[in-house]
Amino acid sequence: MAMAMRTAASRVAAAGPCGLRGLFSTLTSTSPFIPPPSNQADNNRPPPAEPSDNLFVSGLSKRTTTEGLREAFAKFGEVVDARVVTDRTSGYSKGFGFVRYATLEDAAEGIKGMDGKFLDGWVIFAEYARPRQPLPGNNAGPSSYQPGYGSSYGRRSPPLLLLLLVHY
DNA sequence: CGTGAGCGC
Repeated sequence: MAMAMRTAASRVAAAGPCGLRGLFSTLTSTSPFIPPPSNQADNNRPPPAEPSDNLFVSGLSKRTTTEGLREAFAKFGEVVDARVVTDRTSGYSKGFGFVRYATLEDAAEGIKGMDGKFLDGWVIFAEYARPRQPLPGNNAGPSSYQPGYGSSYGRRSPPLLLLLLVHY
């Protein structure tokens, strides 16, 4: 691959202190930025979730399909399931999807490999997905374990009959 | 609205 190694152009050759101005500005560090105080109600939704084998990919193009998502993320790990969320009524993509890897390390590699990268001309964002709400189906017994944000390993997916329609 | 933040059947 073309290693676009960034040359050391960011080396600032400004070694000479501009008289007393630099020293003075260092002492009187006037912060023009408003220091954000501790916000007390914004801790309800931290953007990154806990590490999981499931990834939430956003910023997808409308042209990106499930196969494209799978093919793009399969280069960094074994993709067990990939899905681009499409609207039921229109059928078009909502612009985000989910990628489930086989292991957690594959998911981490997938994030480090695809987060901030381009896919179909759009910068995508890959992060850990939050556990989906308990899917209504065969929920036998009231002992419905809510995984929450803890380590919910041993979660077996039921046999899914997936139909892949190659439509052009 | 396929208008670009977000969490899926």
